[in-house]
Amino acid sequence: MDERLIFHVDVNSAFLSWEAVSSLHNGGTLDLRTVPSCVGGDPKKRSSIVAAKSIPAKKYGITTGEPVSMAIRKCPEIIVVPPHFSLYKKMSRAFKDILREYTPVMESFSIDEAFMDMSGMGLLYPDPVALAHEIKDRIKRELEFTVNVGIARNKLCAKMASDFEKPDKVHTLYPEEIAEKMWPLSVGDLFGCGKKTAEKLCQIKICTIGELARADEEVLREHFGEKAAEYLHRAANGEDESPVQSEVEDAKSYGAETTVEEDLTDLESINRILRMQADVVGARLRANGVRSFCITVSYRTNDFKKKSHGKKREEATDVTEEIYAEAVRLMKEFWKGEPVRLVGLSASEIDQEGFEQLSLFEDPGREKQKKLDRALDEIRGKFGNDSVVRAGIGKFR
DNA sequence: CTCGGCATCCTAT
DNA sequence: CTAACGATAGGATGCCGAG
Repeated sequence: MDERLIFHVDVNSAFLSWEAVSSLHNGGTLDLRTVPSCVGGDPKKRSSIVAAKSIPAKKYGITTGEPVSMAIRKCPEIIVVPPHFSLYKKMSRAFKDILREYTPVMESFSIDEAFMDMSGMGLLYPDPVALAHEIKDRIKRELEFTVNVGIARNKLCAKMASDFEKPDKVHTLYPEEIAEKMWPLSVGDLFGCGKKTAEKLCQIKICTIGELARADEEVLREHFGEKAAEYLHRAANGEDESPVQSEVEDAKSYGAETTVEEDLTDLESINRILRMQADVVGARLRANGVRSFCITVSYRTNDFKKKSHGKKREEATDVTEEIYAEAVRLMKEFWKGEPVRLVGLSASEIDQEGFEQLSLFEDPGREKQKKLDRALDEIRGKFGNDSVVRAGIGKFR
């Protein structure tokens, strides 16, 4: 039996929904989801962006990732609430705990998204759509926020399906529905086709996913290279064999970047940032029992160009001091003296050897801790570091 | 020619 | 008036030099 059944579950406006639930629980009377609102940082800071928005806010043309100051321009009455990461962590865990009750094969794709492999459960759950409704409604009943569920024969189509109409909906995207439901969409709606690729495709008159599905693979190869061409063509046809992976994979790099409020113009200031970043990165390496063979520093100039400079090491390290020393050295030989708005440090070429075996039968809580770290990384990945937390304009709590 | 090292680009949440 | 804009990670690609 090779036919799979995959669900993708996506929390609607996750951070904002979670703030709304929390606020109501804390005695608030206004449901943030019913008014123009967003989660974001201090609008006076240049690095403050919209992390999540309500549906009414969307009607004002406010988009995720745009500066909070711009959102206020579009809608002066908008309520901006600061993010609360620990809250999101709790909500995310409760959400995924429910999903795990329905299948052991659940992949945590991000803080607010998960894949479920429901293959071969026809005896237990004969009707996938009814089951998806049950899961969705149970989350709404018990956790008080809504989700979308996408149902398909693979992860790609399940993910595409969950992105159809929102909120609080169940959609299917079975093979026989691909032409009708997916092909009319513009190429930019295809998972994996970002802004640049969509623009290039449009230029060569491939504007819809359907046109991409029937495009000449040779032409695609010329424009996008072998891998991207194959991916795009297969994806447009709804083809994807990637498995739902319930284990958390080991990270391939650990990094930190900081956007500063005022441009940095001297090496001492830049080094102060690197010092803090080396601390964080080193701690994370040690917490995961791994070492890095390659330290890379980077910086962003005022024209928004980012440059990076790294070097392979003779020996892997997890020592803060060594990481810092290496970073300072690299930055010194690399920085040309331009004003800098962002500084980054990353550790890659991760060496897993040495400590891994011990942990297998030593510390049973280790795997849990790792998962927690990954969850934290996901949160950071979605909305920056805690500098933004402190920047809140404090309408709530 | 292939491979490793390095820098940059693109995409995702 | 416009443009304004984060943090983190993974993968692909192109270039260059060594063997």
